[in-house]
Amino acid sequence: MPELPEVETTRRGIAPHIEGEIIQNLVVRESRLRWPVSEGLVSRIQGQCIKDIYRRGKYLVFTTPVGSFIWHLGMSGSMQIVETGTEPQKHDHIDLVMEKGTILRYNDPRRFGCLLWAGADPNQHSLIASLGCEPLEPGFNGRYLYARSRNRKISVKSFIMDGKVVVGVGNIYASESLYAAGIRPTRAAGRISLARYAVLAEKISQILKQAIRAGGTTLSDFTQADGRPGYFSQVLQVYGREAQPCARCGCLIKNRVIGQRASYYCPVCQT
DNA sequence: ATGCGGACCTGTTAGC
DNA sequence: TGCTAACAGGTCCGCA
Repeated sequence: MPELPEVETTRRGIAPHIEGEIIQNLVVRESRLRWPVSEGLVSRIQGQCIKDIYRRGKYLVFTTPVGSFIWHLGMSGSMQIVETGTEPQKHDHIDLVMEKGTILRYNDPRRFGCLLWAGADPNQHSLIASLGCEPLEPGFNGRYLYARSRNRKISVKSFIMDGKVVVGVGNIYASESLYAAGIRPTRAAGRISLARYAVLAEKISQILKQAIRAGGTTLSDFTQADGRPGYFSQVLQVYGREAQPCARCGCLIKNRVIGQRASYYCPVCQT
C-alpha cells in the first residue's frame, strides 16, 4: 500500500500528536509481523519521550533519548490517532499509548510491516544502512541515476523501484513517473541517456511532491492518520488504467508484468 | 555484483 | 450463489 507519499502523509498526520509526548505503554496484540516484534521493546521505550519522528525511505523513525525504533507499513499498514477507550478493530495489531491519553494505532491486515528497535544510531541499522538516495533531497538528480545505472541490464522500472538506488518509489509512482518522462518501463536501465534521466528524476520528485500534497493515493484501504483517504488516485494517469485512453495521445494504456509487478504505460508516448 | 523467482500474509475481485 | 484463482501499495533472501 504505502509508498513514500503515503508514509510521509502518515508522518505528518501523527507527528503533532506524538512528538514531545511520553510513551506510557506499547500494546502488542499481534507480534507476528514481517519480523516478530521483540518482547523487550516495551520496557525499552516505556516512559521515554518521543523527541522526533522522521521518514527515511518508507520507514518511520521514532527518536527517544535512549535510542530509536523504526516502523514500516509494509504493503497494507496504516496508522491512526485514536482516543483512549476506542475499541480495537480487526488487524489493529499495535497501540503506542501516550501518557496524555492519545493512542497511535497500527493496523496491518497482511502483516508485511515491521516494528524494530534501532538503537542509538538508526543509520547503522541494516535495513536503513543499505538504502539509496532520498528522491526529495538535493543529491537526487539525472546525473545520479545515470551514474548508478551504467552496465545495469534490469528494466528502468525495476531500477527506480530498487531501494538501494532511490527510496520511496513504489509500483504506482514508478509507472506514473515513467509515463510523465515518456520512457518505456521495459527499457534497460543502462541504455538510457543522461538527458532522459534528468527528465525522469525531475518527474519522480515532482509527482511524489504532488502526491504528498494530495494526501497520498488510496486504492482501497489506505487512510491518513485522521481517517480520510488520499486523493492522488484521482490524478493517476496510467496506474490501474489498462485499456483506457492515454490522456496525451488517446491510444490505449497497456499493462505488462515487469519484475512480477503490474506495469502500466502508453505504447505510443513512452519509448 | 547482478538479476531473478519465491516467500511472507489476508482480503477483495474476477471468472467459471 | 458459490467455489477457486489471481491479484494487491513492499522488500528480503537464496540461488544461479
